Amino acid sequence: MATIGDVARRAGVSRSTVSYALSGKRSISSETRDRIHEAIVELGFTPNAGARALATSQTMVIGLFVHFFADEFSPAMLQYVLPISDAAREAGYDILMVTETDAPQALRRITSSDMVDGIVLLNVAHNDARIPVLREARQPGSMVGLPSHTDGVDVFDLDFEESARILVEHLRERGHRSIILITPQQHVFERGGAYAWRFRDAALERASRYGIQMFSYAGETQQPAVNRQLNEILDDRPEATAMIVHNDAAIAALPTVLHDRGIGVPDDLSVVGIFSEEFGRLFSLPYTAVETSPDELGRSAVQALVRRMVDPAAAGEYAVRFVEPRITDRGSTR
Amino acid sequence: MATIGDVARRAGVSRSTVSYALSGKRSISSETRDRIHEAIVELGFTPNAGARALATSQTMVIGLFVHFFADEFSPAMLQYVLPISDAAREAGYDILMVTETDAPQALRRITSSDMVDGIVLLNVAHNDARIPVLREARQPGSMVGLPSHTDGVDVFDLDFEESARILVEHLRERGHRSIILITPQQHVFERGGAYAWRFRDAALERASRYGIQMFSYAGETQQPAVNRQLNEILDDRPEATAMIVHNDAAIAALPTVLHDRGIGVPDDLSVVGIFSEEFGRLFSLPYTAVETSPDELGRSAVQALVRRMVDPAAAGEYAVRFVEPRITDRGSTR
DNA sequence: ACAGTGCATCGAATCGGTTCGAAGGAGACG
DNA sequence: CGTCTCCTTCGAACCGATTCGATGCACTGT
Repeated sequence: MATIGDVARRAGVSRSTVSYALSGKRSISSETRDRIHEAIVELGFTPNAGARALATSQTMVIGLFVHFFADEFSPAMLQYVLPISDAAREAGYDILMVTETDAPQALRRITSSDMVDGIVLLNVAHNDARIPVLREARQPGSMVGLPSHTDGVDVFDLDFEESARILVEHLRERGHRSIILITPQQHVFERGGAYAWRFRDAALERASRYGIQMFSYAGETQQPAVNRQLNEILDDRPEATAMIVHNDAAIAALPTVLHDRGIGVPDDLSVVGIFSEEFGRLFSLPYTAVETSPDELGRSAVQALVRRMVDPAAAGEYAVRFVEPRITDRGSTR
Repeated sequence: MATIGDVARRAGVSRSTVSYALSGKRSISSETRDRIHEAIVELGFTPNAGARALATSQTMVIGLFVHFFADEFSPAMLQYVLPISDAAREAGYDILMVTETDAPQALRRITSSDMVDGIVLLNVAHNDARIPVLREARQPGSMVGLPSHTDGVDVFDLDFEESARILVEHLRERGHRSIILITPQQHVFERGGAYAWRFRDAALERASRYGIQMFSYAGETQQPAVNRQLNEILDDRPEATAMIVHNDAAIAALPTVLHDRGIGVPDDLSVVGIFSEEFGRLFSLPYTAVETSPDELGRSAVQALVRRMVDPAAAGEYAVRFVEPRITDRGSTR
């Protein structure tokens, strides 16, 4: 493979001249620049990434850490990964995607060997074991999901409290006094997925403030348990006139279950949820819902990260930014 | 950050000694080895990836090229990505994931800058524009999906012809003489997704051999068009007693559509499909189907690639390997 | 004619590893 | 006792880029 030395020889200049012609960091006469570019084309020269990384201490790669839980409803994760990859590329970065189970160790390996210039953490838990490792790393980090301590990192997440309030309010306005709430599966609470309790607690608080009865259930996540559970819940609470679903697996299964029982929406039951537009389209969900905006969250995380990588010193205070929930009315309530 | 020089100084040896102690390529007395390891721990030393790549011409990174089509039913892709990532890690490699729209250019960028030791291409089309680029690259490549020319690369794919035959045969044995076939969306044919016509043509051939009527439709891919089309097809072909679905979006929507029309499976209609076990579970699909084995395909692709990367010269002939389709009977036919 | 300025280019050092050849010392052997 | 091996270890070269300081040269102003 052609090196910068080959190009230099071919163009009859020194290696440093080629480097400057490429980077534009010093002025080069137009004749030599042309000669150099010719040589580059003829030889098909591309700078070696490793050598460049060594010389500049920059890899132009972002490490993306994705946690896949076997028990989880997976299609949701991809919605974050794609926008992140796109945003990174727009800023000139490639994505090193890490899915290892032992994420803290993998994170240490990646950061301390200087394979990446920055880190994006997805699906961050309240007491996420990756965060202490990230804090000790040389590279800046950005994350989606709210951890307990947010100093030294940028955090992006949906405002789940406000989301819950919006949905409860939406049902209250329509006179509902008895509501079923389906939360994420128990496991999400246990491993510290803060969005789970942030949403649930805010919903319960709001309901009790208005004297609304709310029946909260941690949803199942794998079929056929999901369908069975939904049926049990509906048997349990015939008095409920509305349902709030904060659970991907449950809401994806809901149309079939309701249909089987002959329950019409919104005539017999009002249903609202919280999921992304894309997810809704994928599963043809006809429910009014708060938009989770994975696209915006992913892109924002990358943009914040890029800012810090470009300017490691300044770049302002670390911040937690909550994306404002927007409700999309699909007419599933009355 | 600590370098190998810092470790050497601390341990009172030369840099090369540290390197040999780490790699084990020359024998080192146990006392010095211990001293070196102590120094490494105390300083928290990790070799710099860029420097190592430069010296060894190995990055220990695999480039994974994933094509995401906006019009595609996305959850399927993730099923390939995860096993690939896992298999790579088991072999000591990390994954650089590229999702760029202009894949050939991105591929050239990645390979010619030596960012990776090898390439995995997903969702390969018949006349895939990435393949000529890959063939010129220094790095070996491995792919999932069957291209028109397979020399110089390793190819893994499901045996779609045999899959079609198995399913047609399954229905023929049960006496079906009039079958609806739903293929991938038109767009897949147009961009050269060979699996689409390989399956369809084999199914049609088999049907005509037995004098079975087969009505073939290219499926829609986005809701609500999917449901509408399924209804139209069922209206069109009341005489059909069975259905073969080779389309993720259609089969995911099918339970609801059939239910709405009061069509019972298998009493009123026999249904078979082709999808992975995981996909079926995700959408609670109660249909007998050929397993697409994304897990096996992804892992095999990585393993073949690793073999070539480890031993660039030998490693035997390039090969096309078709995974044998297995049918999972879920009782949706009679 | 001469110092001063700016442009274009070069050479050498550097980044942090790996690897080859050589060298020093201990032990085996004739 | 001299020579040969083996075991350890060292020093230097190298991988392929970037970047700093220096140099040569043309041009300006005095």
